[in-house]
Amino acid sequence: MPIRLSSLFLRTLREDPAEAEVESHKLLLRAGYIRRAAPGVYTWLPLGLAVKAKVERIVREEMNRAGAQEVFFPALLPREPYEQTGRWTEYGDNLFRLQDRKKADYLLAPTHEEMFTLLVKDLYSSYKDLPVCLYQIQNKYRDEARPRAGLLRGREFVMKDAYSFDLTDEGLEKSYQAQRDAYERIFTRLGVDYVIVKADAGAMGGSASEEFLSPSPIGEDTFVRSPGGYAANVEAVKTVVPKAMNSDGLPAATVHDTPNTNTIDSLVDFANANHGRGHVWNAAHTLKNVVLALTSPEGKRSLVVVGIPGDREVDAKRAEAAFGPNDVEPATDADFERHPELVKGYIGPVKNGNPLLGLEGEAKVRYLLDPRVVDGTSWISGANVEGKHVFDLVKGRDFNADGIADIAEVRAGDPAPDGSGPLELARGIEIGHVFQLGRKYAQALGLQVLDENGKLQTVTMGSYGIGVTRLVAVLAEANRDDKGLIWPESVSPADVYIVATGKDDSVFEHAERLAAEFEAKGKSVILDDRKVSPGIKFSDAELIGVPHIVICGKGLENGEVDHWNRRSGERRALSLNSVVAELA
RNA sequence: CGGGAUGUGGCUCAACUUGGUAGAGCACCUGUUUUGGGUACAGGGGGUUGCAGGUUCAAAUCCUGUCAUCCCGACCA
Repeated sequence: MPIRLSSLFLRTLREDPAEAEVESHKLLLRAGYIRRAAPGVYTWLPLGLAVKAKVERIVREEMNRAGAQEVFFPALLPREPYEQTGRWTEYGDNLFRLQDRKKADYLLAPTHEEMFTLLVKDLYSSYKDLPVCLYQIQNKYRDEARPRAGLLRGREFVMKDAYSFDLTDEGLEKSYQAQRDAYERIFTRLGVDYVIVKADAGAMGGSASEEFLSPSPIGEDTFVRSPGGYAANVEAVKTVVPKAMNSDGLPAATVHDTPNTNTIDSLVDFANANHGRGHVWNAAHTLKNVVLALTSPEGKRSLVVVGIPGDREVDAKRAEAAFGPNDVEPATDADFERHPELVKGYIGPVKNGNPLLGLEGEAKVRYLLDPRVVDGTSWISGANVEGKHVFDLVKGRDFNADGIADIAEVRAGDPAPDGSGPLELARGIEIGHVFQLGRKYAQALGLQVLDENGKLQTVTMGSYGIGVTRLVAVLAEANRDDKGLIWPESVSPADVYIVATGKDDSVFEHAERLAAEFEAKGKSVILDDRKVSPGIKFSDAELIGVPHIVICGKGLENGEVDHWNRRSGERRALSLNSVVAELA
């Protein structure tokens, strides 16, 4: 049966709803695909549900093809398994928690690692059972501090989550590759533009980790790519380390008075005004020492100083990734009070020729350096005295550090780590994530199987996610014009959209007959059989965005209908007899 | 959690500065009209102005409190 607009539960809106900011969000609301039920929580209307179902079907087909098996978990889960993995507390405010009538704690699943792990543990106990890969396509719940852009970042959302279980690392590698391949097929079939970037495995404690990002100016993730094909999340970019240089013949380190130079800009200005050397000093000649406070998961606070070239800032995300699982924040006034030897604005590695920073130094504070600060490089840095800086301070000759911290910002033009050219920065929306979880959850929940030798082995896991509802938003964002949506054929709510226009009943009869013929060929049809003016019908057709529109009206006199390509805008007359064959 | 903005029929907004008892467009209902680009006309239904308190003869409007939503940031498998 065709979907008839005369009876479809649909009301298109002429104006943009005030609640929406992002184009895809506005259009999905205006075209009657979704309605907001609560912040970050959406109701799916018939058209939206049709698109969501198309996306899910493609994901399901490719998961099955990759040998994964579908299961379905409750969304409402007891506290205990999450207690065992520590996530009842780790998840913090992002977890929707509730209690039953007996005051027992429950949660709405933000993800299902624990349940997958326990399910396999429940039923399997031999290496012969492995490998196995299970998946789900379900609603997830996260109490996001700030839901964004409609479906893009909701508090209730649909994810496909898959988990692989293997005995060996090689097995995991194979399972990972199978999922990664499936992801490429899925996104290709959906017609989504994507890049695969190296990601920081970070908090989840895994090893290999890659994200699938769909490039978009409204994306929340920043990634880099090079002309030679390198791509990575900014958190994962490794700075190219320059060759160490010979310090022979470099001038000796000298302390100079540099009054009122507690910022890099003022220091550079002062150096150029008072210590000209036939070249212009700039921020890159200075070594900025940033004091950070780390807070461990147990709540222990410690300071670390990071020396980076003065023309760069610390990237908070890279710092979090580098120092995880610690929390990172700039040192506070209270921190400085506890370390009077750190003179704000004039911090440097040495004081009076002796180490100040570093575990061996006077301040006994861990000191880490940006990878660019290699032996033989010469710097202007603080002298640890108000109003004084050291010039010609040479790494390796005059100072050293406890290690490296690669947390400075990545900039457009920086070289790619693999030598494939200068990096460019871009924004993307994370639509998929694959990574090798390893044994963390299996360990925490005791998932072990017997190997050939009858010995217990902890299983190793992979985790693979796709944001299904987010994909609907990504597809809408990427496929639209100023008139409305333009769905790719793979996810369109219908294959053909028939507009019947004319006052004579015969046009509606012809349209109905056409619809039946299309459906007989396996094509789904939306039929605009409303008794409204043609302008309304055309605007709604554009708004709703089915890629193939058939106009059944005036041309009937000559036995013709028009095929209107929504994407190209092109219209061409086709004979009534050939249109079905042409489009089917 | 920090900063900003906004709450008025289903939707988009006006009236608030300068208090006088709520209005337009869209949507909806009825009739006529129109039928390849949101047709025209006439009539109609629908709002305790987020909530609570206060000031006042009188509050959408002024004051206090509160709740909610949106945006930026922080946060974020």
